Amino acid sequence: MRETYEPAAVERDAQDYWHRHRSFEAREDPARPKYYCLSMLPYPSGRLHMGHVRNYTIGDVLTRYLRMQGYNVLQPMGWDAFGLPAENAAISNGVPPAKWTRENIAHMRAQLKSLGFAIDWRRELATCDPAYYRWNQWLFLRMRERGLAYRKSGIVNWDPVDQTVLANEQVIDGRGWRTGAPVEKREIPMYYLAITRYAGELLAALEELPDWPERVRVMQANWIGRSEGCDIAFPYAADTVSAVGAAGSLRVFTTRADTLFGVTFMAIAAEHPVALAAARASPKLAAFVEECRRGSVTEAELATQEKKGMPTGLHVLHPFTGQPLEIWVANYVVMAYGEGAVMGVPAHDERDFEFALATGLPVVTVVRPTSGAYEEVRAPWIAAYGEHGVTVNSGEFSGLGFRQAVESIAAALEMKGLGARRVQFRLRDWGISRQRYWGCPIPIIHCAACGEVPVPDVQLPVVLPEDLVPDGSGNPLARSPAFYQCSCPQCGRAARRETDTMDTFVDSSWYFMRYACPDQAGAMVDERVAYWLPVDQYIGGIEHAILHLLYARFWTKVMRDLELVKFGEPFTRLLTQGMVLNHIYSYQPPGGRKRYFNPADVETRRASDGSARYEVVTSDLGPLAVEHEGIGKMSKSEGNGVDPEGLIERFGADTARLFTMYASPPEQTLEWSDEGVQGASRFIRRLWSAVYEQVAAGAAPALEP
RNA sequence: GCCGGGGUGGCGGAACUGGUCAGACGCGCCCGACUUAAAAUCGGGUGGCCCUCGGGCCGUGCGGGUUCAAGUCCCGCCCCCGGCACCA
Repeated sequence: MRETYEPAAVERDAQDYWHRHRSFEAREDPARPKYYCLSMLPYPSGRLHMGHVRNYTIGDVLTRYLRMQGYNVLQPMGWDAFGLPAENAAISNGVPPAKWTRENIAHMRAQLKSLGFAIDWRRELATCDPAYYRWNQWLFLRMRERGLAYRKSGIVNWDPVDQTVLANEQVIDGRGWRTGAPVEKREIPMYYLAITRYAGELLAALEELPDWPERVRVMQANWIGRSEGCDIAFPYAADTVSAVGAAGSLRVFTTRADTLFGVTFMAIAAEHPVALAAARASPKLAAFVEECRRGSVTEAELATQEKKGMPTGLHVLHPFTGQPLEIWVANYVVMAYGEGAVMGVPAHDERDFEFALATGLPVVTVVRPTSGAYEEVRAPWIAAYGEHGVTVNSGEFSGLGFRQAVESIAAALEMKGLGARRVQFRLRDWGISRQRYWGCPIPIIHCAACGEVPVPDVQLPVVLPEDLVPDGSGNPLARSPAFYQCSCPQCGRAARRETDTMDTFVDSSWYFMRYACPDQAGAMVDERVAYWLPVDQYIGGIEHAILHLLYARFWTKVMRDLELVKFGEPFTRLLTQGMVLNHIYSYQPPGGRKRYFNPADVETRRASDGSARYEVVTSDLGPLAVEHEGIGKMSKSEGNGVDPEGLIERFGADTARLFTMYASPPEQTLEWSDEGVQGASRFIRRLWSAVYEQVAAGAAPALEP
């Protein structure tokens, strides 16, 4: 029997015991209340960081507490194993992403095990395993059968030098990360999932999630962005009819149909068909459309760029007055929202106002603007008529309040067949195609004769070859005949397999269901899912507040409608844990590049007045006085991370776990403190001393959790 | 730019739906006790400025406002963090 506390030995013994006794293996047991405690699965980046330790410790504490309360608790773990970092590692080291990923998983699994979490490791899964991702493919095909998955063109970042599609993250200041070449937009065919069909339900069901943080629900509601408005068709004038080659109308969506008589121009996106038609006739316009193609596709970039536009010389007719309105191509109009066209009402919309000012277009208003400030136009208007005002100079619709004006105008448009009231969502359909290697293959075959043909279910999974090495210039699958050469399942002739892979958010949209039945070879889910799901407590970072959580909610609703599961919301309670912070110390050599030093290497010297100096005693430059920059998120770039492995070796997992739990409430940021770690360590030591005393006195030690 | 969160002593952070006197609690610092000494521990003090030692004035990112009363409500702005649909 030991009499001094040696964390490594104690923890090894305990973990062995738990392993031998299968202490954390969860089995379906209708007699006991179940509890599904889930932490967001990690990306296998290589090493655990403190954020992981904190996340999983929170889940583990809850798991063990509820076990002791008599709940049948499931706490699983898995790996979000597809994604860009593996390709980046391949580019720099020449190692296949599969090898790199699996090695990382092995290392991180060992690190996680050393923390002694009450995880049922039998259920472990990695999203890059064909046994998992075949069901991504299977459900995709089911969605496609119902029109929930479809193909249309989408716009991506294009590196003209590497001839490759770039992720937004790979665009630095409008240039490709590897080539430095100015990024362009390019239109390519992609697969989409029709999440917008569920927009109304995704929004309404937020009300049924009282145990989600309010801010997450607000962010999701704003993201879905329901707005009530009106479709309005502006019939093409003769010039537009001849340019487009057919009669028709320019459709817009607006929430302010009441301002229809203040329209002074029409603005369309550069990718709009009318813009492309007009550009064919005008080299100047073609150049402008080309200019709009420069830069990345992110909303942040589109929203912050200077408003620019150019007239097409084409016109549409006002639906009531018949007055011609010129169509402009404008860089602030987004093709992806609404109809890719807006009616320009400078007096009632700040962006239209700025655009009109920049281009010299007229502003129809009661006040002549002189200063260029929108407030100058808006303020007297609101003062006179209130926020939404009263219609003036609007023909038969003059003198109406907002609601009444919209209703009357919409009714009149409907009579003319030129519009109707409609609900529009900001949410867009989910584009899942990625022109990348390390992801789940999209199970489609392109046949010259039959077109797009789904891979038959019996041929699933379409297995991703694991020996390719991406080099940064395009998708290696598209250069691998062994992968793309195939025969058409319908006509048997030679065909080409789709080489795009799925967005990794697909992988994480349902993994929590598969934990319930990881060994099920014949189906995506089975009756065990009905026992464990929905997840009772989900724990993860706030950075997933919108995309991951919204996609998982959508995917679950689709599975419900396919009668695969009976619930519509996957996560009953949500906890967003705070970040782990540490001090940031830097040294700025004269004329040199700023360097960061890890707080563990910094000594604090306090003067009698309480002021402090900070010093790195042993650096490669000798003793250095460093500057304290404050406290920030642990990050590689600021060199202020704490490696969990070293911490566990020195103090043991219990100290690491105790410190991360007691130093701050789970939702709040956690500030690293070596004194705090020492304190936690002392506490654990005292605890074990007491245990040893009991054992010495003849009591049996309790290792059952 | 848009959406969400935040900004309070040297530091982490309290303060219910506007209501005693902002700064609980903790850390740090200062003074004292114990000690040969130090650490540990215990007791006291600790927002800033001024002071005739009674107290006075200022103070919750900045500038306005509402109110008998504002950290809290309203208007405008600044800064930091997360997200903005191809990072995960």
